[in-house]
Amino acid sequence: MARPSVEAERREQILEAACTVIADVGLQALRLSDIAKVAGVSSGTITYYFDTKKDVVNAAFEFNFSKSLERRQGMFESHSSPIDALRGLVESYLPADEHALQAWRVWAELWAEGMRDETLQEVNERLYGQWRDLIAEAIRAAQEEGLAEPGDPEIMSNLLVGMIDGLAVQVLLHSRHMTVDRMRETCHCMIDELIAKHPRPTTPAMAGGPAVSGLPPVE
Amino acid sequence: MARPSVEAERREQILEAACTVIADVGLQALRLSDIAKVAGVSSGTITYYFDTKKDVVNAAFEFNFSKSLERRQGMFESHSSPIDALRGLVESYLPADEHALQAWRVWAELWAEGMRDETLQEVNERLYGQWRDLIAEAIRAAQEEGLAEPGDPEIMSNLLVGMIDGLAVQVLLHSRHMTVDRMRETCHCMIDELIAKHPRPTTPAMAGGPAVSGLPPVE
Amino acid sequence: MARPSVEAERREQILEAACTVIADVGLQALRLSDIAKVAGVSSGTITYYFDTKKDVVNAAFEFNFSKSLERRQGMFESHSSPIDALRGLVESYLPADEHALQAWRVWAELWAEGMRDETLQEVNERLYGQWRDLIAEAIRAAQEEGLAEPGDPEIMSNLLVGMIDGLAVQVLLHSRHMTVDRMRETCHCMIDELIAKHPRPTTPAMAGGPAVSGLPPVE
Amino acid sequence: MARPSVEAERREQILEAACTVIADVGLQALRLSDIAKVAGVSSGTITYYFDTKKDVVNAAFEFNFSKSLERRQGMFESHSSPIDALRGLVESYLPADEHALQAWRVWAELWAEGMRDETLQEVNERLYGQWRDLIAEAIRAAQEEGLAEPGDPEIMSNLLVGMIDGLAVQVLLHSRHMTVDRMRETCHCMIDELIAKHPRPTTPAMAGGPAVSGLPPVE
DNA sequence: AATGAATGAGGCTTCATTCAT
DNA sequence: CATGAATGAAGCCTCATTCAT
Repeated sequence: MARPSVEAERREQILEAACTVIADVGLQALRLSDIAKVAGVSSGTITYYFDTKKDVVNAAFEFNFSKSLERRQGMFESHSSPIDALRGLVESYLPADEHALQAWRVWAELWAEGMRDETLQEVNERLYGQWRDLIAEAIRAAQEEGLAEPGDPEIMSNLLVGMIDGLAVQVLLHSRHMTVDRMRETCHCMIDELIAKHPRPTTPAMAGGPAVSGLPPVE
Repeated sequence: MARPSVEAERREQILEAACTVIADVGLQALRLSDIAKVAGVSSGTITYYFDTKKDVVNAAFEFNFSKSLERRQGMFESHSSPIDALRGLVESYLPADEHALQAWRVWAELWAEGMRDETLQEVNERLYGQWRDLIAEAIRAAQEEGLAEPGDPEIMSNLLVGMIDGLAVQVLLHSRHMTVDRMRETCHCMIDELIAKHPRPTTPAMAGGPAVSGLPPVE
Repeated sequence: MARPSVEAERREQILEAACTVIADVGLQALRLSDIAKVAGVSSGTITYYFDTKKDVVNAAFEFNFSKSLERRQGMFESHSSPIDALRGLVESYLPADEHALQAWRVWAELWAEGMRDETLQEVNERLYGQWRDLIAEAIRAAQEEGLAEPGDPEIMSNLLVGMIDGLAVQVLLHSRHMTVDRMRETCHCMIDELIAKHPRPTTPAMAGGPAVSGLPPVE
Repeated sequence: MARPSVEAERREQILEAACTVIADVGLQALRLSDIAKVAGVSSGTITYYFDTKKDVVNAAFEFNFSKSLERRQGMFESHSSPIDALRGLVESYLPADEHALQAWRVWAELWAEGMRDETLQEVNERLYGQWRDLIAEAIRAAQEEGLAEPGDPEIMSNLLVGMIDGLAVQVLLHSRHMTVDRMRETCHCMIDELIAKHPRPTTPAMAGGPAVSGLPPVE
């Protein structure tokens, strides 16, 4: 009496729990028994579905990011302009709500662990690449509609995505200097300055500028 | 006649070793006995100078970053123009040589650990703030000499430093997309586009652009 | 079909071993690995059933004394007179055979440890109280049959039990002055003098005395 | 420039500290460094005066008890009657003030440790014997003045001293049943009943009794 | 005579993994 | 399929002891 989907379902249940626990206590303090508890299964079940702890962790990393990407896929259609879609993408990635926070925490753990783990490097290369491409695609679409400055969309994407990652780290560390609100505005600022089409100034005095400005002061 | 500063010396010796080991095997796999071996002392000596493993690790994080900052302090004078100084700062922070790589790896470990450790968050806030200020200072100096675009130096600093961190993570993960060379050029690109003064174009066709461009293709 | 009471059985097995080892080498030198060896389980099994070493030790103390008491429960019925029952109780408590010796040694360790441990003080209060009550009950029964002198049975019990403990300590320390035989006779002497009904002397000259006497010389 | 007494003085200083710490934290948790701190010397000094920890402990036990005995020596003269002297001895041994409590605690630690240590058994045999003899001597003196019942003073001493030890243990364990006040009265009760001369009753009805009675109820 | 920096053996505890049921 | 009892390797930490000064 094989219920073929039981296995897949169980796996997902375990990986979901793994992500929760990783986000919660970190890879350092992660115990399989914690995952078991959160997943509502016995510790033996974990190793029934995954050979080693490392396997669980790696699968959880993959699971975490592919789920994040999935959520982004339909995002394009729901925006009127490609620039708005870009801003929407960025907004959805901010470590603002619990959902995004957990995903970010897991991702940050992957970064630390991935420095010495080729498998995780592969995961990063593959899934992170998709995320970067998503951004690049949005930029390219905007350029095609004449809403974005010219320039290599891939480079622009690197600039933006790199910055998002760096700022997110500071938010995750509860930096008083870099709150999530400040991060949001900083991201929009970069889109304004580097990506979105600059309205041509009419008076020479304003030509080329005024550049970066206008964020509210910290705190 | 007391041995004058055996203690301070020994502490530094241990912390140096700790950074080496953290960069090498990660916080996860860090064993005090490894640090002891690298430091050339007994394992007991470690806990003679630091109460717990956590204390060693926290002190090592602090040590790692304050040493990095120290190395940057004299960097201003050695450059002819503030923009060059800025580029020099960025260059010195690239995860290019073994020295910088180790510092980056340790720093990345702090990020992961710091998400749940207030003490490390303090370290980040304090030392990372100094690094951001260093960059902001360089930008301000360039603005005063008319070499940089106007705009809030702090925001500009956040844009640049954030991006550096984000790109560095990818380099540390051996991303095929983001090598250290690509990172360098991406950083210079951002300085060109956002910070350094744009030579005013003579022909309207070129006005405001051409923006991001010119990096060699990946791989 | 769950293994029915593996847990209870295993616990008892471990506590039995713990008592043996405590009696053998003392609390001071007690190692969990020794208990494991005697119990025939792995060291991990110990901490699987008991969170900490302290938990094992406390449970062992409780186990040791409640088992001792259990053995005494049926003792009443097997004696013709309450005074004989009392003497039987005392006899069974002498540190004479290996069984009683082990129980005494464990108990003596509890005394030392209990001076600073409230949990053990509770154990002592509860179980030691039962033992004292057992004696008081025997005295009361004897009084009711007119075989014992009048007087508060609880005080009499304190006198007797206190003395038993004090003398036992000397026996446990292998005092040449206080052997187990001497202890036995000293206990009977106290029962004779203070508890058992004194046959009324016929001649006034002997009235009330001669009291304590008649033990063989030491050694 | 030898100050010959420095050594003796230092030793005593260390032993005094050792007794304090043993009484305070127990033999189990005793660290030489604690003794050093209390004695106001370096940890090295301890092992300069004593080869091993065991040596310190054994010497401390001896020191503890011989000092207790010393304090008792002059006690005989200060009492008008030998029975009062006996009661005075008992009173001075009650674990009532801080001084006596510390001595008792150390002594109780010796009991636990002494079960497996011949050296400590010797200390017990020798010093405990002196204490028992002191009591026996007081009883003998009382008998000679016709104030005590006849009977072997040594046995009487065993009865009394044994009971004191047993009751003291309960007091040290903070038994709610056996407080120091209750212990005092129980001791006097035993002296009344077994040792002090009973006033001959005038009426036959009272002959031989009333025995043990009259203590206030517990708590 | 005294110090205290340094050692390293040893034990408790954690926890991934195994496996009988 | 799933369990959870049992294992045992491994590491942090404690602390008596040593020894250069």
